[in-house]
Amino acid sequence: MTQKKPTLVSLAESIGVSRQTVSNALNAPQRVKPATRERVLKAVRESGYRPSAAARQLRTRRSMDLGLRLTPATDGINGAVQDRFLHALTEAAQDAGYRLTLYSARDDEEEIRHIDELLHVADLDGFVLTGTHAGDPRTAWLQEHAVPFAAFGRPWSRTEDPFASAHPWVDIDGAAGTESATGFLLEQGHRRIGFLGWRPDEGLGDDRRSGWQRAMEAAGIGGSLDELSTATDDDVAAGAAAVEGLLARGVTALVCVSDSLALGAFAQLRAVLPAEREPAVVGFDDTPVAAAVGLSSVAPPVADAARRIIAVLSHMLAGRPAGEGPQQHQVLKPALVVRTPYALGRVVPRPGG
Amino acid sequence: MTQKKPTLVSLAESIGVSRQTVSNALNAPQRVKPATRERVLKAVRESGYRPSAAARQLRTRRSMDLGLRLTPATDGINGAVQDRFLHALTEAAQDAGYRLTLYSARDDEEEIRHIDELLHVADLDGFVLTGTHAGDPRTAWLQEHAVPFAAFGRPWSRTEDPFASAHPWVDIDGAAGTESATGFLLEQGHRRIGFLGWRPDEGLGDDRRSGWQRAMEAAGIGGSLDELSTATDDDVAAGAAAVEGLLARGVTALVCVSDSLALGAFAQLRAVLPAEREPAVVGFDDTPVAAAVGLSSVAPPVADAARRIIAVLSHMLAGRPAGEGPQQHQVLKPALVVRTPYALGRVVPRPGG
DNA sequence: TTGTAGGCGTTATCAC
DNA sequence: GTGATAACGCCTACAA
Repeated sequence: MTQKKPTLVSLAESIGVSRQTVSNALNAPQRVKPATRERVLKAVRESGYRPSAAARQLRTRRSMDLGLRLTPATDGINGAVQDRFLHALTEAAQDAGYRLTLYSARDDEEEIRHIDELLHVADLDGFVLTGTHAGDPRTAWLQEHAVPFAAFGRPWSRTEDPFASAHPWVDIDGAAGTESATGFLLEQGHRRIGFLGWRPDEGLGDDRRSGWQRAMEAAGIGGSLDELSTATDDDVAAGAAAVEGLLARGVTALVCVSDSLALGAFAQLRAVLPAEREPAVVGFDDTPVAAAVGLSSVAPPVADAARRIIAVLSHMLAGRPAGEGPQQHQVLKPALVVRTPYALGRVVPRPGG
Repeated sequence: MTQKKPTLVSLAESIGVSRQTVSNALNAPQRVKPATRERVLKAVRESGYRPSAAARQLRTRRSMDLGLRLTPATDGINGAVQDRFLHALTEAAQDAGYRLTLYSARDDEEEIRHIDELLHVADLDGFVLTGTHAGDPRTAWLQEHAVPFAAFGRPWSRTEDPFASAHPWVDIDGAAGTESATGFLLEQGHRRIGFLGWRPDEGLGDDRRSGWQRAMEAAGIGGSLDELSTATDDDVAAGAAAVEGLLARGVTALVCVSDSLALGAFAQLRAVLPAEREPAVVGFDDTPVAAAVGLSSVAPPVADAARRIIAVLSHMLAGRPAGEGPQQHQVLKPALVVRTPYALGRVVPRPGG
């Protein structure tokens, strides 16, 4: 069926040219006479010849391979974001002619060791970083070693301007997301809209909180913001537990920093509120849980982000100047997905969600 | 900081031996005098030398790289299984000295094309197949081309014995899972326990159904099984919609083929049942949704499966006889995770789930 | 025990 | 426009 793999030499012999001409026909078509080029390309097609990546890599020092760390999804709910990202990234890389190699690491230091290893042994061309945070040792290391990379997530430094960062990154505009979520609740007539955030914060949660704050201030309700906002751990139970305090402070609707918290809060509200009052809660990340349960949520365009990351990275790897390709720093606007509550104790036959 | 990458030659020169000796010290230590070996290894450590995968691959025709298709997670809920599997697989492969390369494909044919491509250009050593089904063209193709692979999922053929299959596979014992789920409900005093399954079935759902059937028959309730069982699409809404009919037939508890269906059914039961009757529903796959909502579910040991798959595959790739390594065909028992319903309209402050 | 020679498949360089 | 020559870094013989 499929022949033994042909090589440049075997192919060249079979059509009576030198192996160089075959290589040229493939890599520098203009340097070879149209007639012979056709002859070569035809033979290439017919033989199903594919250049060996290893040999090419040995010669060119480029592996056409990118690295990505698979982070242990602590929370299965939010892990879904990584899943979607990974998918889009795989496809985008594939389309751009790159392969994607995975590695897993428990912390940043271990990741650095893996990157170092992969760089040495497999000659990876570049890396995609996720979950960047203030004082990230990985970006420092990569820059120091002149390793090409792009990050999903802006550099969350409090002192430096992320848009001045030396490395490209793509991020989601969390503030814009919560701002539109808050706006949506305002439109529905809510005034005392609370914010449920993360306790140990590293920038990302602050960003989301600021969108809520902005919307509230724009609506002239900026006075008592601290009163309307709480921070907790990121899980369902914590979300439920936070509800009581917020209700006591007159909160009638809630913008949450994550779907886990939103789900917890929603369930709890459902339990304590009178049946005719549908809880008004918006989550963040638009995870499958939100979809399953009928929870409104802010949907970050992760797939788009993945594609853009590959775009910047491959542009950089092609050796093109940073100035003329895709933007080095991109902030993507999320979309608000509005749903009618479902699967929470009320009969809603076959909703369209 | 880090020097320019040393090579066998540069290293050999620096300590005054031939490059061969270095190679031997590394690959065949017994062939080199302890004294020199030590000297070489010391130099290796100090220089941070790592053999180049490309060069080695070119010579040995082994890439130490495995391929895995990333399937588009149709249902975000069940996609979580793939996520966990991928994780464990990455780690296991890493530990076994293999790298993992991802590719994405929309269907089996496209996957075959990708495999073919990767085989030619990147010389992948083997593949991990997921989602096998009856008449799977991929297994046929791989066998025909003598490509090493292991599958997550048994060959779902109706005619042939999966345990006679020529390729190794690891699978979850779905029947055992639903059987224990049914047993659990029987212990709680339920008799008319329904089964909610998939409509277009390709073996996997049948397997799960058979466990329920077995348990019911063992309990002497085998008479009206058809009446107690339904099949639908795999989504939350379908699960909810199926409830009415089952209730009409006197069902008091439900074993479901997936968490999506279980969630839908649960919510619907919650709505129509009197408040003091907690719905008795068990799902399958133990997804984050089940955890978040407090739904009992059958938990497949995916991480374990991943490790075993790498074990068989690397055993095979090491050229060891199939007889003496890990079992070629393994069926893994899932565990039942029992939860108290949560997040569904009742106040359960801080449950331990 | 150690060293020498050759080649894996490709591309860069430089003659012709 | 085309083809010879020389690497890239490694490993597997075989010779010393």
